[in-house]
Amino acid sequence: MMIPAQEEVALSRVARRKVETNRRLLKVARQLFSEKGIYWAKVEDITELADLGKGTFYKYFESKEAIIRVLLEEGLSELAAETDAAVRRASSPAKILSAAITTRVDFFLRHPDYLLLFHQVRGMLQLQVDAAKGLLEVYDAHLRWLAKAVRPAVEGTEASTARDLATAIAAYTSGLLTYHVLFEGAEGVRRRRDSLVHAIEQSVKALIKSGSGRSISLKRGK
Amino acid sequence: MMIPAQEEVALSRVARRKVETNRRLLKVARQLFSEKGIYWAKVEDITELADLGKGTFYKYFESKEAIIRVLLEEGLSELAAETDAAVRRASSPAKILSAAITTRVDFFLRHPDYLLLFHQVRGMLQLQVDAAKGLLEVYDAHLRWLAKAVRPAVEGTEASTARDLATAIAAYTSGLLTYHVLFEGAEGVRRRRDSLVHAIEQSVKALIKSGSGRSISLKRGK
Amino acid sequence: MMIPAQEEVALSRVARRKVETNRRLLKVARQLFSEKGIYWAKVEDITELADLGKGTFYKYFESKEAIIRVLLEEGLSELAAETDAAVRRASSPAKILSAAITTRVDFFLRHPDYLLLFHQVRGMLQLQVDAAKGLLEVYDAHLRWLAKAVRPAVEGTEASTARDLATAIAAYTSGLLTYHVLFEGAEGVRRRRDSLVHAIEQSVKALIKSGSGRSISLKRGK
Amino acid sequence: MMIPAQEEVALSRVARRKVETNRRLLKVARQLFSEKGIYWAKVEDITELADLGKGTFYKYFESKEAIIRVLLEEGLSELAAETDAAVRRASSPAKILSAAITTRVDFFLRHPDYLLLFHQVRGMLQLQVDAAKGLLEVYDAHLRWLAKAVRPAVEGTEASTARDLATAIAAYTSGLLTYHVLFEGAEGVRRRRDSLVHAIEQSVKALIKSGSGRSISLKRGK
DNA sequence: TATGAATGAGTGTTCATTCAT
DNA sequence: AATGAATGAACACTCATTCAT
Repeated sequence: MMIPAQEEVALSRVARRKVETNRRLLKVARQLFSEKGIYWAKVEDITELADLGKGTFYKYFESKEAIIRVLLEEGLSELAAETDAAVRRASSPAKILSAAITTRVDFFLRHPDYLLLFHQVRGMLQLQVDAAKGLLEVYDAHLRWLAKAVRPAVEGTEASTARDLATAIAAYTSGLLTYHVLFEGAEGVRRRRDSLVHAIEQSVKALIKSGSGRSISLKRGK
Repeated sequence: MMIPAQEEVALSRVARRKVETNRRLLKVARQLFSEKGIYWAKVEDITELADLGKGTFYKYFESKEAIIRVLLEEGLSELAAETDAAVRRASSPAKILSAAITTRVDFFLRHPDYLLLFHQVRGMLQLQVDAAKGLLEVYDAHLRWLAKAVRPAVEGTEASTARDLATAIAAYTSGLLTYHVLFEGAEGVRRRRDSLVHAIEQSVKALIKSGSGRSISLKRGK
Repeated sequence: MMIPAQEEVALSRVARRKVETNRRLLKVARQLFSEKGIYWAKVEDITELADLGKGTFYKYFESKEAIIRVLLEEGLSELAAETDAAVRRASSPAKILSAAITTRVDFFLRHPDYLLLFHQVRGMLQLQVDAAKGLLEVYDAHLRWLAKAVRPAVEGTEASTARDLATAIAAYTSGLLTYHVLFEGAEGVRRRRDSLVHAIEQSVKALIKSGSGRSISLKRGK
Repeated sequence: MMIPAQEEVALSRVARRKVETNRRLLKVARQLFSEKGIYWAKVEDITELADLGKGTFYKYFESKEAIIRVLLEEGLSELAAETDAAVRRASSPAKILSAAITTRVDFFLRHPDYLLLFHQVRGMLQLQVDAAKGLLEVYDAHLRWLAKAVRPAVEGTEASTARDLATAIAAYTSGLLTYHVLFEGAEGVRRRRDSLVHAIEQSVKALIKSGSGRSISLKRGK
């Protein structure tokens, strides 16, 4: 992992400004995408809020679609990094699940904009639309990674089991949070954070137990 | 539930044609929204595929947004109707859950276009966009209804518990199916239907049990 | 050849309006392309001058490039038709050349806008630019046709000779008129019409004679 | 004609670099204008290919239009210089024509980029566009010079005759070469160089003869 | 009622030019 | 002098919607 402070110290003032501009565009785009959606947010809205000329956007991103892709990659990679750290700290297979779920919930409660962005991207991915090309692979890579990370929790089973488990974790978390944020607002959901984490954990664990006679078996923690 | 044949018999030929045109537009719109998404599908695509003049669309629906709303209402109400029938058939509180979940899964496997449409609408609902106005209430009403329908499964608890249960059923189903359809295709998911139904059931039931010490308690079936 | 009056009588009012709009767009585009050039003339300039909405343009032509192509085809085909008529009237091979040249000069003096449009298109055709695709073939077809039309004037020689002759006729006419219009204005050139026709005729005929020992030989008229 | 070596020796290193940069920009611009045309070639394409910063372009040329003007002037003056040298070498009035035509053809076969650039400029000159201002005078000066240079070939006639002759030489050469390059490629035309030179010579000389009874009369060489 | 020609505000994107470094 | 980040006016093209027929 990079140490930004040091890295940037090595850059010239101009280079630092470029990095800063890049960041500002991404930040503003994330905000606007979550306020108006990837479709209704215009490139000009982004540059205006970022206090930049419209042309500047295209110096940093090839197209509107490109910035969505970068945000998706950044978001998923940040989520993966946090999950990775938490999973490493887990002392038993069972705790791995808790760690992954908790991290995921907390990530989305901290970044409801990503919750919505990912939701919209998942919607787009199912369309026969150019914009979807390539993004599917990005998302799939994330799930493959998550499957690998939670593999110890279902040790001894086939790889496909871990993938199903990863899918369930992702689906339940995104699904439940989206519904609750929708009807209760982000703040309301934040207050119920513990109960939601608990609920998802139970649901996912039930999945493993139930699968024992089938394809998923839980490796009991100590 | 209505009996179309009888109803239409009572209508004049002109009126029957109108109903038929209305239906064709809705059907075609559903198809195109799920192929290209509500944004990328143009009104003209719809009328063209429906073999109608472009102006005709606006004789039946005030706007593109309006047809989305009608589709949402129709879809949710069909889903509710099927769920209602299944739940009525359930002989015990526990079976109510199974019935609701199974119906939901089967509904979306039969109508993957609704799965995607609802997904897109949920995304839109979070936006500060005119198009979202009003739709939230439609969706909320459906969940309120579902909460009421599954209430017997958590009898004795507060209303909010049933609502949480309904939310979980809806969220888990939509979430899991969306992810699986995304990466495995609708056909692949259809083949795994049983295992997905089972998984969601387990997940939802675990939720109730876990909640017993908290807020959700399962009314055991006989 | 069609008889517009009759043909249009058969069309509905709406259809007649469409034909009329199509014509107006072509006419206005021709004018503007010759005033500002194919690059500096904007689509909006065209629709504005045609007193139409901007979108209307795209109902009639796929793109700006498309209308250029249509104008090129129309212009070349009109030129070919006039040349054809004149050549048919020619009573001897030698007169064929005169007829072709005279028609060409008169065509461009009557339509200086085509003189410029064709000039611009020839310039574009040499570029490695998408817009050039396809247009080359249109132009080439015209020259092939012209070669065939003047073939009798160089009877007995190879086909390539006729093609060279056609090229010379086209090149000398366009070249000379363009230079003269440039420095003397269209009106000035119109006044010298006879001398220019005569000059080009002499030049082209000299070409044939000179080629006699080589590849071009003139078929003497009576 | 300047003697670069000597001239540059007198310059400081910095000044020499400036001259070199200036030349590189002109060379690259010529190449790109002939590949993509003066409109489609971007300033950034030029500086990039010249391996310079974009801003540098504007240190050397006021605008994109300005570099076109410089290229036109340079090209025409180089062409004039070569023609001048050849014409001086001509031992008779008749040979002056041959010299002028041969030089012109060879110049364009050596520099097909100038053939295209001049063609595009001639097109632009007819437009009511700011970019055309001033360029017309540059082109006109060249033709006035050419008229003077070929004057001996039509000695005794009015000045306007020489101008018409100059126009014909320029028009026939550019016209014919453009058409042939267009359909046969620069390489193909180069192979037919002799026959094209011969053809243009005959055409131009026929012009003089024919004009004798009118306005152009050929001063016979020995 | 049904139509589809017409519309024009709005979109993503481009590019010549500027200017702080 | 050289740079290249920033700019914003312009442009080609789109599409939901209207309305005369």
